Amino acid sequence: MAMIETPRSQYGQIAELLLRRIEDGTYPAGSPLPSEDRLADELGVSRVTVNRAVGLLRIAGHVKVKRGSGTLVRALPMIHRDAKARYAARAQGTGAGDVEARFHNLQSKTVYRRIAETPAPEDVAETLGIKKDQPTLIRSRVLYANDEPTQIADSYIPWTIAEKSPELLNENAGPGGSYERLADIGHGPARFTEDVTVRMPTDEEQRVLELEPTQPVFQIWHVAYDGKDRPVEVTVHVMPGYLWKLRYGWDE
Amino acid sequence: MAMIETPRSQYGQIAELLLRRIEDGTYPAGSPLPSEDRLADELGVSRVTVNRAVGLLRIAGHVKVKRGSGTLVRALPMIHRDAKARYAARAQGTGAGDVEARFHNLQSKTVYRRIAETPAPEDVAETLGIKKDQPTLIRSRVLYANDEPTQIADSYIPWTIAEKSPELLNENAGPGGSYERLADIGHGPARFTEDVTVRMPTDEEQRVLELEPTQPVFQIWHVAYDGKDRPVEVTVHVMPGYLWKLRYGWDE
DNA sequence: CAGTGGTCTAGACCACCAC
DNA sequence: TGGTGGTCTAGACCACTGC
Repeated sequence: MAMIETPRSQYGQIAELLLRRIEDGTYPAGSPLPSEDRLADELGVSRVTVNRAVGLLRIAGHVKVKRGSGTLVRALPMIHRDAKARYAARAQGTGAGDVEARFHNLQSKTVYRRIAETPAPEDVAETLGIKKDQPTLIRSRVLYANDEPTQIADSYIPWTIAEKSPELLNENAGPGGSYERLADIGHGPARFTEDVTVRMPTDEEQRVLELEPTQPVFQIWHVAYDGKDRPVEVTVHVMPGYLWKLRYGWDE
Repeated sequence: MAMIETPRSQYGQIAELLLRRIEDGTYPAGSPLPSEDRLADELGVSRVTVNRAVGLLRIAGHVKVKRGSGTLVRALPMIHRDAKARYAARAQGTGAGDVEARFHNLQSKTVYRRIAETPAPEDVAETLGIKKDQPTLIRSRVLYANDEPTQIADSYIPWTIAEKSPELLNENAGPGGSYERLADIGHGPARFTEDVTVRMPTDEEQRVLELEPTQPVFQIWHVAYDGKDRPVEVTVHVMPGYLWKLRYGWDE
């Protein structure tokens, strides 16, 4: 990371200094950084410059600001998500998305925000091969690890399919989860695709995921196809970029 | 994106305003934004505030600053990368990584930076199951589309394998590319994994990819295993986040 | 040389938090 | 109420570009 010694900006160098101190334990995980005023004094620069340096650390997810209180060093470790393995585990009855959390010995929590019939947004409709605003079942939830939000997951199922399995309207869709319910009614997923992008969070995502306008998020556009290759479910995952490592694998 | 009407920061609102103007064609792709001084005048704010607003657009990749000259609206469209398809195409003789570029009618270019024997970095060594600093063949290249850098790709092959196929030392490794050469010597790739992360670019990546310190990059840690499930190649792809959509798919 | 963005400062006011 | 970070300003100096 460190280079020969370009005439770097002060805020860039200060960010590096603070990062070194985080990594060598001067500022341990979970502890607060010194206040920006104090750092400005110590380093002989204005607070604006310190603020900008801290901004770099925030973008990268190294620290998290508690408004009015202070700036804390990130506590959560990076979470691994193995696309294939997680759905395999799910098929064996493991609950939704706490596969990853358990692996890391984190306490997992899922909060459902909304389970209801809703008109399909345009992009979802296109993926599902139905018309915009045709009815779908939405299952929208937020996942937490150690009480910190780790992802938003919004699933959409065409209503003509979903209505055949009333259990899909429950938070707990029963043994094996919603994919097993789809299997019950002859639409068990046989093939998946995921499109991964990075982007800046929307205002809502900033609020829910406790992110800042400058912190990039992963978006995973997950599509499940049944045995006749008909798209039967779309799930949009939005997750803080610094928090996740996504694993994919294939043969041949 | 837009919400009820939170008391948003000025720079945030200005960023939204500028983005609207980009999207509605007021500032077309490839054209310059008005200077920050002019915008500050027009909007009745200080230049620092405009600078900060433009900073948000830069992070998201909507504009690109030409130092000393001006700020341009991004011209390149998003590039799709289908992990499975690209290696399939490669096996049929298509050159390295211009699969995606061709799809988008972009002019593609590959510049090799280094093809040489080199000691394995620690993380590469760990993946390849060899010891740190044991010799590997590195093939390091930068890919461009329409003369803009789109990715850095550094491939490592254990030297004990690579030395059996001298063509791997050529920029053009022959028909079918380097994977065919590995097949020639009994190490044809049979299985792949990719680990995807987002992070901030290093100084070198900023320079090569013409990025700014705040623009996130995708890192793809690509590993090829031969028929005996021995790791025979690691490729690290680093690419501007705003530029790519990564597609993965699997059955069952 | 003039125009552009990059950075820095000192000072200010605000919203939010904990006490 | 005092401490924290969020934001804004006016003014300044710099490096780089293109003429």
